[in-house]
Amino acid sequence: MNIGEIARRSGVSRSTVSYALSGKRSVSEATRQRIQAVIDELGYRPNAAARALKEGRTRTLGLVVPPPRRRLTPAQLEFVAGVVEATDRADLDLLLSPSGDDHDRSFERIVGGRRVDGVILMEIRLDDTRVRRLQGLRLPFVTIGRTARPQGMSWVDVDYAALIGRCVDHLADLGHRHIALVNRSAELLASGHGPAHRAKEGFADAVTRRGVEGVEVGCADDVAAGEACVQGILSAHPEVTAIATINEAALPGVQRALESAGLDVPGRFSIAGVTARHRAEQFHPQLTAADVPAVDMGATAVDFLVERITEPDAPPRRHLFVPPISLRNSTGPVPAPR
Amino acid sequence: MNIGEIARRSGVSRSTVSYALSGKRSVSEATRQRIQAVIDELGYRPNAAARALKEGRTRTLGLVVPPPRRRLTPAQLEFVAGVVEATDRADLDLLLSPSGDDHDRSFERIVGGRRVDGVILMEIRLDDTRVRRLQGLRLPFVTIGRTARPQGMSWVDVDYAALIGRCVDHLADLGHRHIALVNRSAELLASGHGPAHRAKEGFADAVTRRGVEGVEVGCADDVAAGEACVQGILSAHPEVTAIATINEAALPGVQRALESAGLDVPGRFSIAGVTARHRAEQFHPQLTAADVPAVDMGATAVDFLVERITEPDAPPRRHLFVPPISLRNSTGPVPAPR
DNA sequence: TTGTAAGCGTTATCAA
DNA sequence: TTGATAACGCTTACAA
Repeated sequence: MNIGEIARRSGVSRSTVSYALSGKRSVSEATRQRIQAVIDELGYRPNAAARALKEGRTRTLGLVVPPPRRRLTPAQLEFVAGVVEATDRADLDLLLSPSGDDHDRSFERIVGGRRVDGVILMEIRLDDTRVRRLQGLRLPFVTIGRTARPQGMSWVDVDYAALIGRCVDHLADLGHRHIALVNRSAELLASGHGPAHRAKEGFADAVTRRGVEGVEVGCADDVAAGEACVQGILSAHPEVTAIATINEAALPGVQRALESAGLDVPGRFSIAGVTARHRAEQFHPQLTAADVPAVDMGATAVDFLVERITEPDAPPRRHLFVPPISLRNSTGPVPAPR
Repeated sequence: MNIGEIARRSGVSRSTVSYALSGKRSVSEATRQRIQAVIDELGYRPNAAARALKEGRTRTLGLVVPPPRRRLTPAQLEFVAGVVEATDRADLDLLLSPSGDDHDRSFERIVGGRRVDGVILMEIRLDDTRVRRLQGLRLPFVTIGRTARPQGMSWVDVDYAALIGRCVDHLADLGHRHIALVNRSAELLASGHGPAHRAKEGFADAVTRRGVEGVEVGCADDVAAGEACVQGILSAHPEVTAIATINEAALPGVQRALESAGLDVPGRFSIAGVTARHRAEQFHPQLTAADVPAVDMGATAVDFLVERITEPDAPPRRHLFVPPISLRNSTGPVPAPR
């Protein structure tokens, strides 16, 4: 079933069928209807590969996701959801590439084989080899998160530094003088993970600015690590009365550790963070947090990417999201010292 | 950058380059190395669209997912993860199509435009229009879940009827005589949702077989519905001492309702279900449940699909998973009547 | 208003 | 061992 067959059965040339479909040339109403009838009868749809070959574009976007072996965080899931929806709204298709490190086969296939018109990258390192590869190929791309030198690229990101600063401000305003930062893991930090670095910096700045004591601890992205991490803080730094965190995956463990230590939240201990709304609401009690607008961010990334594809010479676009902190029930005044 | 350019620079014909790459014809070691050097230098990769056009296959699978507007359940997420990983292992690409209902634009693009060599469908209805469309197109597909008449098709599924039966058995063995089934929503049931139907049937069978009282209630896929649903059961049927459920998304609400009713689990109330392991372990106390092996199921679906693509005449494959019930801490002997 | 034909980048057949 | 060439299905410039 191809365009030639449709042409034959409608008694016209292939170009007329093509033009009837695209509307790029006027076709008499009579023949247009005849062609349409044949198309409907046979259920014809143009072959995407042939069209891509001829037009030099695939009408497809690529989304590079972290390998799903290790469960994605709620915010990551919402990035994906936002990208999926926005791509669909733009009538484009979406190719998924699970690629953690560089030189991933699937990444190379998609990107080198020109299977997509542009790529959305998430989980960006401060120095990211995939970014450099894409720049070398001159393939349009947008990052969710940003490198250390994001000039000249299109990206969306959350201002982790500012948000962690606001968490510290909020806690300090409530009288807390000893605050711990539960960051992402030390490995991630060492590998140049942007949010981990920027949270660390924002925390250090805020702590000096407010003249309070800060402890920063790394924590892997899982429940057990969260529990162990908080236990560690409580025993090594018993003076700490509040936590600020960007580690979504650890939150259930954090909660568990606080519960088993018998520390009532927010009566005896406070916690504030940066996380997807869903996670904040699942926390017990509900978590005071800056809600990462991840669905919006995914959709915005798609918008930016479409713009880079259709107008390669337009200046790059960027958006740094700074969502407000939603006051919920996990923060309260510092308890009177015993 | 195309094969002609590589040929020119290597001083050979395009066919020689093609054969050097595919190995389908012997090429002298000397020229092979010369060609490879040029390829490496220029970073050439064959254009996927041209290859797809010529070969008549895309090396791409399609995965039709429920629109992510409404958060996917843990089991659905694990299906996707399993499919993503297995597709990657098979060196194939994966095109994502968010399509709930029929006549979805993205579904039609992927399937009608022959963008994929085969399709994996999830959230199957007992009578599913997408399945019929795929059969009409003679496009290979595999379903996660199955229709009312799954003969002649390849599928993987979980035996919800049997598993809910086992939950009832387990609860009845513990002395419970009044058991409620928290099913998926009435709308889903009405629309012919397989698991909802099969859970309902399995529950009805088991309840008669064991001579206990059964109450079946529909419940939407969210926390609030779960809470309301359990409150309804407790007030309308105060004699109920145990719940069996397949509704993952409602579980946090179920837990909340039980807690606020002051019903200790498993001391005063028991609950068993069918859900992803992750969800079972998140429940408090950890949930006695048949753990849906969703990652395996996704991977198996990919295996079946690849087989249907490469050997269209081989008999269809199917696998009905019946995972054992993992005894955790949410079920106990029926409490003595007050 | 419509038709003819070139060309997109591959692979594979037929010749040499 | 290698090269020339047709063909995959489409879009579009050029003719009529």
